[in-house]
Amino acid sequence: MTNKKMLIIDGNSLVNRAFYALPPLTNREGMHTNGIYGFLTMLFKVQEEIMPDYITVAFDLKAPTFRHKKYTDYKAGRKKMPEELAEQIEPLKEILDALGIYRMELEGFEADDLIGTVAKIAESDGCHTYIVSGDKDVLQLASDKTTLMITKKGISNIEKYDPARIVEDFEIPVERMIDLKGLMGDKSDNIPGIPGVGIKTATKLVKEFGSIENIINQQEAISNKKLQEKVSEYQEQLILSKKLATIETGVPIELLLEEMTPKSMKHSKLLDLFRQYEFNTLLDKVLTDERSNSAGKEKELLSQITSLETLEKISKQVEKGENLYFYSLSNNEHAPNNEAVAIGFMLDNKEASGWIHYKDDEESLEMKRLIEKWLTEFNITKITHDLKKESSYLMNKGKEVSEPYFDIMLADYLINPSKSSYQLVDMAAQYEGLELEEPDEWLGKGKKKKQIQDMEESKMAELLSDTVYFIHRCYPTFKEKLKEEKLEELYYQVELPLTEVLASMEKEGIGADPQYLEILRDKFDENIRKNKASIFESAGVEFNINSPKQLGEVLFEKLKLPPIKKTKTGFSTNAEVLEKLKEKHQVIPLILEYRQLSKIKSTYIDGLGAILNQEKERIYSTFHQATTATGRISSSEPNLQNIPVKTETGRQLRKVFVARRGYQFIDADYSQIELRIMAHLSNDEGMLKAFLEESDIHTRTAAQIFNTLEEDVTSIMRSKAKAVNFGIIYGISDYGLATNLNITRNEAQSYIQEYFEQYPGVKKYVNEMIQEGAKEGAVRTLMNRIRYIPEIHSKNFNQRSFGERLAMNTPIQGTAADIIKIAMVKVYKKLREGGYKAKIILQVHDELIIEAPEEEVEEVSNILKKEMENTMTLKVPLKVDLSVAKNWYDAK
DNA sequence: GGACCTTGCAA
DNA sequence: TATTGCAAGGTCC
Repeated sequence: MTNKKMLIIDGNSLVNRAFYALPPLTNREGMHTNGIYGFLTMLFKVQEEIMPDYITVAFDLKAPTFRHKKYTDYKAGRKKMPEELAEQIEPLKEILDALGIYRMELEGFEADDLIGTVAKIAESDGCHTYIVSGDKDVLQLASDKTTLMITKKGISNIEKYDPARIVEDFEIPVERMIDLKGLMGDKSDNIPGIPGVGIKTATKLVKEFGSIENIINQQEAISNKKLQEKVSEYQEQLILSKKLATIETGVPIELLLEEMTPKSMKHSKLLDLFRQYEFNTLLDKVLTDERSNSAGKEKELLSQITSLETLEKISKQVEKGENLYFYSLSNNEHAPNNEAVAIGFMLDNKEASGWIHYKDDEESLEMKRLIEKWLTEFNITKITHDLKKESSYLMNKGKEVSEPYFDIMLADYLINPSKSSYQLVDMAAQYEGLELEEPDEWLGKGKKKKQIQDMEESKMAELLSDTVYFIHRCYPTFKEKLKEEKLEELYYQVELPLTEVLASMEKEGIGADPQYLEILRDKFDENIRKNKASIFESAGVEFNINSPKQLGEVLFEKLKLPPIKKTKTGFSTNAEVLEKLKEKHQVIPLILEYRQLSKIKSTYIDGLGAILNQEKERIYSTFHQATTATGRISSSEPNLQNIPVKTETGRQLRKVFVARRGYQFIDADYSQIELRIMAHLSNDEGMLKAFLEESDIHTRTAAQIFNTLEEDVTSIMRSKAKAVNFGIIYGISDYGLATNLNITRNEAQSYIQEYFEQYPGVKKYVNEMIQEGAKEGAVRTLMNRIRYIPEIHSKNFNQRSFGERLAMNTPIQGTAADIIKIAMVKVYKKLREGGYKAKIILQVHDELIIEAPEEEVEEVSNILKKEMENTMTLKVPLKVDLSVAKNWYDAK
């Protein structure tokens, strides 16, 4: 005998229950998800309560069952499952498979029969069985060893039934439940029973006579004459009804209980599915549960090293080692204050391994110095996740990680740049179905945010051990994949060395003038105040102008302006719409002005003000190297890559960014880098010629598509041509161009047609890239950076068109990213080797800003221009425009 | 307090 | 129904 527990779930019944109990939830694609969601909620709840050793979910199949053969009208007249529910069944099965839960379905039998059979087998094996269903029909299966769990109204209440409870509720023993149902019949299954006999009469009969067979045999003894007649009349039907109501417990299937042991879940699959259906809370739950489960198991823990003596012994091994896997916890502060708090490490043989908590004593300091020596002087390969973090705290002491090194985060990014996250948690989940805890996760967010210094040592040990072991396991795979995908040059020559450059940029920050920011703040406050008053007066009502909802009501209901466009939630009030209403009401220009002012005030003046370091009068941004699908870097907290420049009002902001005393900004930007790349990649004769002759490309294009001389091109023609050029880079459509230029689709269409006639090579390039993208499922940049485009095979026109635009845009945008990254690495090295004080402080996709002491400006300018222009040899020259100024505004 | 929406800034 | 990002304020749950 065993004490094992079996959990059997009636799939159809439960999903049905969930479907009707919950409001019609859908995901973004409009697929209904309430049945699945409710089902899973119940499943997890029950699983948690029962903690079963075996688990299975049984489903009905559409095919007719043995009951239909006995009685052709079985389940006749039953309503078809609504499409909103039907579409959820297959996805639910897929999720159960990913969860590692055994599924049963068998042609010719209903879920109930499978459940009965499994329950019997489990019972004879000594298991205690729990059956979950939304349907009381299964109550007949209750026994000493089988408990029924039936959902009661809604999905959160579950009632448990054992034989005693059944007697209590129904006044009859569990064995007679089938007789009760046989007598009453069942409308939904179309089981006839005896017409007019309901629960009361049926119960009375069963209590008095027992089984249906006995009732028939002793019908003369029934006191109520009418009832007696009915029993006599319907006796054949009664026997049939009982048979139909009886759950088969001997379905001919071979079942091994062992197969129903919960399997480990397929993480990446499950993540994908839960994200697709937008089950965010369930996702978190599954992940946390998994983590606490695995926490109970025995794990490989690194041992803590607390003495310098021990570390020195290990150090001798490390020095001779080949690969050092390591990961450190740092205090999570901005780059210039970044400091390591603990580190875990391991060599290939795992012998030399351990973790250290750096404390405030002298011995800890010594140990830290020794570890830093490993990272900055030893010739072993240093392998970690997020190398920039390591560079960052070492750089604060004037040190840098010595080659060779390896960053699994960047490797993962190059192998598939489209992922939404390269955090350890997600990598571990994807590659090993494993759950790690990430320091960031432990720290929490917002008010509850903890300090890494406050982490318990046991937590540090666990976290560092898991991470180091994981890094150790996946290094060989990543190394190999980079080679297979021909990404080695890009990885080792560009991305890896770039980490140091970005760390340095983060450490330097950029000078910002708090006083000037204050002046701007006052100016904008005053202007916004006046502007607001005018809006309220003009509109005749006070409201929250920031609320698109309220603004929509005022404009389109109160003032009865014509709504041009709708959004998902109401009227659209974006600039494009307001622009079209400008003449219709005096309030519109005021609102456009308000939008501009409040955008600058909230995002830039307040935003930058909040993040500006008052003591240092500098702003420290973070640069992300593994974020964009095209290879660009991004910037956050604050984003320094979207500081206004197009309007004079916004451009004022750039006066906030100032060089140190005695220093200047050298601002270098690539001229038309993307179009030059396009010329190179497409080999279009006319376009190559345009750049080789150094002509103004937009004017040249205007002359081409408007069929006129360059000197006759008006500024309107030029700006139209400019829009077409941009459109080409983004993957043009007549609709898109029409929207952008506010012209008709036909006009846009003719511009595009003319463009392609004038630049036939470009047309050819576009087609070739789409072909290649479709054939390979991916496209590459000049440096071989790859991006997969599954969208290109979509059956959905919009999705597929999107894929086609990516196929042609990514090589261009991505190659530009490659080029400036190479330039950054080269310039950084030149500046360091030349012993210059000048530092790269900012990159804005095609622009590099260096802060240089005045005496270095000339030399550094030359270096910068030369390195940037000679990064790569294309069929057209790369041209860089330079400008030197005391602040970013004047650097134009 | 988090997720999502709308809006708008940059290349 | 134009590419890549980040971030604000509002709204809903």
